[in-house]
Amino acid sequence: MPELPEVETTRRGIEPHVRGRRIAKIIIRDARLRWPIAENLPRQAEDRRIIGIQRRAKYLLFRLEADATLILHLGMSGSLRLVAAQDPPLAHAHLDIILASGQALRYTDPRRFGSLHWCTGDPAQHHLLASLGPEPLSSAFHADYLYGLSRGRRICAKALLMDSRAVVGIGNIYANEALYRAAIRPMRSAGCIGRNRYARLVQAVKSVLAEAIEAGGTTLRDFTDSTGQPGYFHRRLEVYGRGGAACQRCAGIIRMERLGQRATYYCPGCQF
DNA sequence: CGTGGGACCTGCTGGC
DNA sequence: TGCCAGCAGGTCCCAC
Repeated sequence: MPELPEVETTRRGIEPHVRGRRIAKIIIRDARLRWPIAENLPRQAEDRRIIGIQRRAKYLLFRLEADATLILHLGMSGSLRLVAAQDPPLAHAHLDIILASGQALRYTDPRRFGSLHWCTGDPAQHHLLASLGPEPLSSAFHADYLYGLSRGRRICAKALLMDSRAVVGIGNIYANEALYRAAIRPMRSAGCIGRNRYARLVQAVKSVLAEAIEAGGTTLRDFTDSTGQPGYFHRRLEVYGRGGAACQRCAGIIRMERLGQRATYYCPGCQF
């Protein structure tokens, strides 16, 4: 479900309610996420104060006092909501982080592709985070970086954008949208795209993600922020989910093809 | 090494 | 109306 803008929307919604609060209790109703939640994780985290929440790629990092971090990934269908601790849990509410304030962060994830890890020391060294590429909205993600990385590569431009070692946070929706904005065909070989076009692509990635964060993310079926509100960026999607519809820029018809099992949308008229 | 495909899991949709 | 195949916002891991 969530790409970078949805994770960032969640982070921003939750942080003011969580920062400085103490974790009173962690309730695990179902530990069977992508990796089983460690049995002693609740005991390790309980009674620690939350210093703040950071985001790295699509991971939420709950920084705790005494140099510890809870690392949470929302997978495909995960969401995090602020609830009253006594609210009865609905289906798939696998996990509650109960705060001393009486509120709880409730993690719900039907497909169970998400994960929760305990980490001491520098979370950047954690095995899930250690080999991640730069943040797309940071200055480290720039035209020369992506251009250099792509030399000699045969993979599709879209696959490169979605490779977390190249750049993080870009999933299927925003990869499609950014390539459309940059007028690059998703299936074009990364190695035969010139520097100027990478400059345009980098700019497109940054603008799409920034606008999506501004809009509170994209709600296709069920994404909501931490208070249950949907995001509004789906209204501004130009190609994703629009197969057979008219391109807004030219007379072309948006086409859908599968690229590495993922639905890929592009305009054959203006992407080359 | 780079690349593509399968795997994990549940729920919803659309076609018959 | 009911059933079932196919598809879904992620990403790790394993062959080639």
